[in-house]
Amino acid sequence: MKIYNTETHRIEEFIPWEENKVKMYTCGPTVYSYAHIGNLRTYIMEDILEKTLRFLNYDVTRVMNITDVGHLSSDSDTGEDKMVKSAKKEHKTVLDIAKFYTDAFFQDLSKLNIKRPEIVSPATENIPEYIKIISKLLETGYAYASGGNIYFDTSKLKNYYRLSNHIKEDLISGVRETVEEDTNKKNKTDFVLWFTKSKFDSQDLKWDSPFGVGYPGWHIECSGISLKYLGPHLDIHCGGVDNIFPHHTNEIAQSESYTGETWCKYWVHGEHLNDSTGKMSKSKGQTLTVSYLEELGYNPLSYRFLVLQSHYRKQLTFTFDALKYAEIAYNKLKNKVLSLNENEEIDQTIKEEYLTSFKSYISDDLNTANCITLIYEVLKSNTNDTTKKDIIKEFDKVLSLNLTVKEKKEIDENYINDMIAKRNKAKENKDYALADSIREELLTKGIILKDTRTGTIYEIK
RNA sequence: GGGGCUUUAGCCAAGUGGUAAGGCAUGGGACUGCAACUCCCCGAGCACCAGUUCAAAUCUGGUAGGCCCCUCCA
Repeated sequence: MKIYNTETHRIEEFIPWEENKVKMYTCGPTVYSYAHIGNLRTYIMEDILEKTLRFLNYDVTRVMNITDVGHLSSDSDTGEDKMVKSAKKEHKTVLDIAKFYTDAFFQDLSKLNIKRPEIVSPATENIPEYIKIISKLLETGYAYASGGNIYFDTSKLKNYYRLSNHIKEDLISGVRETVEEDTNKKNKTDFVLWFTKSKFDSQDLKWDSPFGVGYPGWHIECSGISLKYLGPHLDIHCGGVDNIFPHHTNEIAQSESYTGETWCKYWVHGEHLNDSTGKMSKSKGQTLTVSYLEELGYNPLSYRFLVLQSHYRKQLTFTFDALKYAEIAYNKLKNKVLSLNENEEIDQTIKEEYLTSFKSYISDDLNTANCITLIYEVLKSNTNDTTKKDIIKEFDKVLSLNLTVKEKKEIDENYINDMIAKRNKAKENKDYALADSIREELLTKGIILKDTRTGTIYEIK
């Protein structure tokens, strides 16, 4: 398995800390509103990565957090908590908001065939862990108290910027004028581990701690949850590219200062989905959610197909044309696969050959585009239908496009067959107006008729 | 100002020195009462410039464009 590591800027052979075991941490959503399909692109990549590792027989433990506190709309203590802001806007409690959007998030994952990590932990349920880490960082001098908050002192680290290649001086010269400086910080890049002061009365999630009643900073959540569930050595940490700096940089700072050793070996970041104006944003125009795509009549898996045709480290511009084309291609592909016979003997030799190719493609930094091409090659190959279908079924364990899964029919078959018989009679009588009206009627119910050489068949939309 | 990613046909793309995979769309054809489905056929010389080389989309240097990060964001 080869994977691009953000820290070393190159594709590397994947070697976990412990043979055959993978500890994987993926940053979860901040549940203050619906996830848009751009957010979900990263979760699709992570899903593929996890499933690939399992396909290659690794024993994977994957953890994801749910950020339900502490994610501020700005990095200084003047920033308002996103959760609080959203709760206020919707006249609900913070926990209601968190629950609502967490559920919505998992529904979206499910619609996109994204496996839920076995451990999902909300930030608010791990407060003792943060307190433990922060206490030690204070003892060892990596953290300091100032203005009521606890900060991480980034000047204590020789290699603070190693993930992003940023240079301290350049960051300073690049400060934008609109950024409000937090005057309690010793260094510009220092960040809050624990807040005790909130300028917002509505900050109703607070916990007692040795540092005062307050709430954790955003970055500490991920370190805390990862260390708690996966221990001091992590193999893979994933997230979107926008998290490289400062979030992941800060996680490394906290975690390694706390444990005193190297923490995570591989950093894997997903590129953004853009719209025609650039980066997708939750605050800009119509939010493209999975439900919205469904309202427009699209199958969420068509979006997954679109994403898999591209590479996770490449920016992808979303357009409805692209989605439409992807849906057409996806439907055609799926229909081809579903029409394969299932009662022949599987040719194990051929199957092994294609599985080997598949593994080499997916192990090549998750080259899903080549994996999809391989499906077309299987379909065109010389072997029998059953073997083809079986091979594709194996591929789909990773790709999760439901290519071999027939949707349940909820429409009365007898009714459809009656209608088809009526229409065939009309056709015999050359009453094409009637024949067409029957076809139209069925179409309005989502039933598509196709006249093949062997007779009329139907398909349910 | 600094850092990172990126630029292959209308779109998604493969390709890591040896002469441009695949898919979708478009167009043409077969089939059809018509349509859909299905099947067949058709397209680029790789942003630009200059090098290295017998040979470059692939290596080197430069130019230009796009996007992201440095402020919360997948």
